[in-house]
Amino acid sequence: MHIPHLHDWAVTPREAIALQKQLAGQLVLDRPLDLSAIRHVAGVDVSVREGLSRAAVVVLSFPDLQVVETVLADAPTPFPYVPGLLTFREGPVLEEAFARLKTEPDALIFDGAGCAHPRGIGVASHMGLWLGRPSVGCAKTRLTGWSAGPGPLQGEAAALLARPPTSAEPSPPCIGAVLRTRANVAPVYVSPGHLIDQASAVALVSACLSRFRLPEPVRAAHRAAALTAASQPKLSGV
DNA sequence: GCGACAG
DNA sequence: ATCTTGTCGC
Repeated sequence: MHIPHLHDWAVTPREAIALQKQLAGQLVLDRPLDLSAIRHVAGVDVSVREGLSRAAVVVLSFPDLQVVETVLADAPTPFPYVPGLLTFREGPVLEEAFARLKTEPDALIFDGAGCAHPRGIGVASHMGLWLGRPSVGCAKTRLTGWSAGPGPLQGEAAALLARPPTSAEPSPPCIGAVLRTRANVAPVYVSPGHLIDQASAVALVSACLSRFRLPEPVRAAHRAAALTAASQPKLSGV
């Protein structure tokens, strides 16, 4: 798919933070997404091993969730892991993977945060901006925010607030949802990335669940990105 | 100063 | 994320 160059990835941590503050203002987080119009959903993930990053974007048909396209991209890991700056570690290789994608997914689900981020722009939001497509963040653990925790039943959800409630601020801004994708199993942290609102983000992730904790698109991407001995790229080709 | 901290 | 054996449960 075509990808406009929004900015340079090779920046210092302080420049990265300045970029995030600037880009956060461009996010559209109040737009409902009509799931009945969705034909393809992509799962996105990156694995890292010994300085090599492998990105995977797997497109599934929707709502039947069958894999229709898988693209991979390898590149040296350019940035250390710094909480809040994950996009600058995964962005370059993700951009390359998306450039190889032929199918135009109607929505993207990332293994990471959307707007539930210290500056409101996690990897799902940031890449959603680069790609100009509806995106959702589905993280396995919390980066920021507070929640009372969802009930134990499958499908239960609780609001993820920017900060814990206080007497001075009874209802802090809602930045996402903590969703119980399987009964009595650790919940996932869902937050809209770009061009989608929270309700639609939760609805999309919910519609992509099968019998596992993570939505199918993310599971497929996670497996595709896995850096195992058998999937190491050959160093010499002819 | 101390604790928290996506992948 | 990755390093790692066995083990509990459907």
